[in-house]
Amino acid sequence: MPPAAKRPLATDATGRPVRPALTREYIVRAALAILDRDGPAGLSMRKLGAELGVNPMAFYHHLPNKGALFDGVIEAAYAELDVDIDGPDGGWRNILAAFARGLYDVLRRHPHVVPLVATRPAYSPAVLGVADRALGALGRSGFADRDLLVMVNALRSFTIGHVLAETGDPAGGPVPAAADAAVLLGDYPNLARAITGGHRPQEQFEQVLAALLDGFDRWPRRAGT
Amino acid sequence: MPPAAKRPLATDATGRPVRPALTREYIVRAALAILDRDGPAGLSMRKLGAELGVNPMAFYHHLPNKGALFDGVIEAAYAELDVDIDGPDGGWRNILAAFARGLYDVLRRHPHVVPLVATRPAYSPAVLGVADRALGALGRSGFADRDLLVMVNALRSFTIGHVLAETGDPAGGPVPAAADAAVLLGDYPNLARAITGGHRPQEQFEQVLAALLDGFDRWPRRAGT
DNA sequence: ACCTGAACACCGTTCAAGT
DNA sequence: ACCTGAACACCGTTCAAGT
Repeated sequence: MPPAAKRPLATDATGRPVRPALTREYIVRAALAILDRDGPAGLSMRKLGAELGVNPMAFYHHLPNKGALFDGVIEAAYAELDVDIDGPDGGWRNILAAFARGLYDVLRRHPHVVPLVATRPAYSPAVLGVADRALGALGRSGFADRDLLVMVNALRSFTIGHVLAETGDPAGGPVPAAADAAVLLGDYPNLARAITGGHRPQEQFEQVLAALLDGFDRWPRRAGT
Repeated sequence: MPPAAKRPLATDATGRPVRPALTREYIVRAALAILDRDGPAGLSMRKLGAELGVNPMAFYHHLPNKGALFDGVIEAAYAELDVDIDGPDGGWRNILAAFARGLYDVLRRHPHVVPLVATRPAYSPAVLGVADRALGALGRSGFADRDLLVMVNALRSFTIGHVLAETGDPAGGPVPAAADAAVLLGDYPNLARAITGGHRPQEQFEQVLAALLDGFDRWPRRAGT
C-alpha cells in the first residue's frame, strides 16, 4: 500500500503536534485510529511509538503485550455500540434487530477491527453491561433465558461472519487478486446466474436478519407478548 | 506453547523419514498438518522449511508468497467438504442443512484454519464446483436464484462466525486469560442466569440452523416442492 | 514510576549464485 | 528448472540503565 500522507493524530491551536500524557486510554485510541487509517500492517509497536513520539518500549508500562493492545482496541470500538434497549417499542424483535444493526454498523465503521472482535473474546464491562441489560429487557418476552442467549450469540456470529466476508482483512497478507472473473467465465452457470445484479451486502444482511427473527418467533415462550 | 514432541510428517517402511518431491501439493499438505498440530505460531516459512528438510526459499519456486500458501491450505481443508447433494431426500431444507453441517464439521476439524477461511476468499475449483452444483440442485425448490445464494451465504457466515467464537485462534497472540470468572461474579445477574448449564455449542448450532431454515421457509417461491 | 537504548530471537522476502 | 546462502528490512519483547 502507498505511504498515505500521514498527519499527526492530534495538534494544538497553532497546528503543532501535541502529545498528551501516555496512558492506556490514549495509547489504545491512537492504535484504533492507526488501524482505521493504515490497516493491520500499519499497527506495530514500533510504528505506534514513532507516531506518538515515544520509545516503543514505553507501552509496556501500560500494557503487558500486543494482545492487550488489541483487546483495548476492541473495547474502544465496542464503546461505540450504543443500542437503544428501552426505546419506544421494547418488543423482543426490535431489541434484537437494534442489537444486530448496531453491531453491523460499528463493525463496518472499523473494518480492520473485525478480525480482532471475531477471534478475541471481549470481557470488558462495556460489553458485558450491554449484554446484561439487553437480556434483562428481553426477559419480558417470555423466552427462556438460555434461548435468549442463543439468539444474541447467533446474531453476533452471523453479523461478524457477514462483515468478515464483506470487508474483513485477509489474514496473512492481501489475496492474489485472481480468479474473481473465473466465476463469470461460464464454468459455473448456476453461480453466474445467481450473482447477476451485484451483491448488495446490506440488503442481504437485512433479509437474513428478518429470516432469523422469523425463525426465533416460533420458539416456545411463556405468557408474555 | 511447549515444544510438542514433533514427529516427521512422513516415514518409509523402516520408519526413516522420507521427503517426496517438492510440489505445491506436497507443501500445502505439510502446511495444513503443521497448522493443525502447532497452530499459527508454528507455521512460518522457515519452520516449514526445517520440517521438510529444505531451504525456506525453495518454496518460492512453487508459491509466490505466504498468502498463496494460506490459500492452498484453505483449499486443502475445503477439499474435505463433501456434501451429499443428491442424497435420498433432495429437498432444499436437507441440502442446505447438509451444507451447513458439512462446513461446521470441516472447520471444527481444523480450528486453526478457521481464521483463514473466515477472511480470505476461496476461488478454487473445488469450492466453486460444490457451490454451483448445490445451487443447481436447489433450483428445483422454486426459490429465486438470488435468494438461494443469500441463503447459502447466510449459512456460511453464521457457521464461520459460530466456529470462530467456539474455537478460533485469537488474532495477535493468546488472550490474557482473565475476567472469565467476572461474568459469574454477580455483576451481571441476567448473563449469569442465562449461562448456567454450560455452552453446548453444537446444540446451539443446530438450534439456530433450524431457526434460519424456518425463516427461509417463508420466502416466496414458484410452484416447486 | 516512567521512559530509554541496546540486544535477542525471530519474521517474509530479494537477489545473486550454484547445479 | 530448481535449490541454496547471505542479506535486507522488518517484527515483539527482555533487560539493564537512566531520571
